[in-house]
Amino acid sequence: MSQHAFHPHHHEHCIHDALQAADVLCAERGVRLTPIRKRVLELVWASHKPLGAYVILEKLTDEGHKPAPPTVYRALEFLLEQGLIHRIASLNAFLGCVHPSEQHLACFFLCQQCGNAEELQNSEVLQQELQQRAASNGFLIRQPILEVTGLCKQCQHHE
Amino acid sequence: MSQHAFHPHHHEHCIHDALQAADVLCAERGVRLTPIRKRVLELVWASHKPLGAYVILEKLTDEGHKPAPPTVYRALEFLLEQGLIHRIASLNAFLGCVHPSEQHLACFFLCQQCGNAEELQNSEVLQQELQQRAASNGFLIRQPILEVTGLCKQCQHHE
DNA sequence: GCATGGAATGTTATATTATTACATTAATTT
DNA sequence: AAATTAATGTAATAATATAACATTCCATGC
Repeated sequence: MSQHAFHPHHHEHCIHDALQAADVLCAERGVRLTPIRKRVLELVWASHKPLGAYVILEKLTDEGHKPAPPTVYRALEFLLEQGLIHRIASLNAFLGCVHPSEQHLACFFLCQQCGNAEELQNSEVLQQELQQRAASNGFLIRQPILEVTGLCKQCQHHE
Repeated sequence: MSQHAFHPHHHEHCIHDALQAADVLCAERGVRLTPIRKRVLELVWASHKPLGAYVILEKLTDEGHKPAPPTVYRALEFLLEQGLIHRIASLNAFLGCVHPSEQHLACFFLCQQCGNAEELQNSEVLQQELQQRAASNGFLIRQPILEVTGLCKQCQHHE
C-alpha cells in the first residue's frame, strides 16, 4: 500500500523512477523541467514526509545554491501545475505525487504523531462518488484533495 | 442543498440558530462560550465565505474591541475544538459548521471565482468509504476534510 | 552564427498568517 | 476571601508566501 516509510524499500528507486517519469511527462507536454525544478522535485521525493518550502530552501542552501523564497515557490508552483507534486495545505508542505499522469482525487492519511503522509491508492470509488455529487450541484471540479488527519497504525500502538 | 448564497434565505436565522445551538452544545459539554468566542463565531457565521483570522481581527477592531492576533486565534482554536467551525486550510480561513454535534467528514466545494464555500450535506457514503479504507490501513481518523476547488454553477456560466 | 522575444531565474523588499512567552484579569472552587 | 485554574491582554517575532522589477537563459527565425 504505502510507497513510504512503513514498508521499507529502496527509496532511491522511487526517486529515480519519479524523476524519470517527470522527464518523460514534461517532454510530452513541451514544458521545461529545468535543473532547479528537477532538484526541488528530487528533494521532495527524497523525503518520506511532506516538505515545507523553507526546508527545501535550506537544503538548496546547504548545497551551495543560495536561492531566495520566490525561486523555490516558483519551482513548486510549476511542479503543482504539472501534477508532479501535491500540496498538503493543512501542513503547508509538499509531497511527490505517485501517479502524476492523470488528474485524480488526492487522498492523504496524515499522522499527527510521526508526520508520515500516505497517499491513498485506488481512490476511484471515492472519486466517482464525489464526481456524482459535484455533477448534481453543477460544480466543476478543478482539484480535489482529501486530507485525513489522525494516527497511523504504528503510532496508535506507541501511545 | 446550500445553506449559503446560492439559495437566498434569511441568513440571520442561520446565525441565530447556529449561536443558539452552540450555546446548548457548550453548556452540555461544560465549556465556556465566552463573549469573544461567541462574537467570533457570529462573525464567521455572518459571512457567506470562509473568513480569515485577520479579517475577523479587523471586524472586531471596527467594533472598538481591539484585540491582538492571539485573541482571535485562541477563539478560533476553541471553536475548532468544539467542532463549531471548520478550517479551510487551502484558504487559511474559517467557516461555520452546519452540523457541529457529531464528528463527520467535512466536504467543501470552493469556488475559485466567487469565493463561495459550500459544505456538502449527506456525505455519509463518502465517509463510510473513507472509514473502510482507513480501517484496512489501521489508520485512526481524527479529522478528515475534503476540499474541492473549482467553479460553481454560476461562475461557469459567467466565464 | 546571431538577433530577438518570451520564459525562467535572481534579488530586494514586504505582505500575510500564526505562535511564543509572559503579564493580567476573570471565574470557579474551597 | 484565598487559592486555583481558565481566559484574555500584550509585545515581540516566527513561519509562510508574494509583489515588483532586474537579469539571464534559451528556443526560434533569420
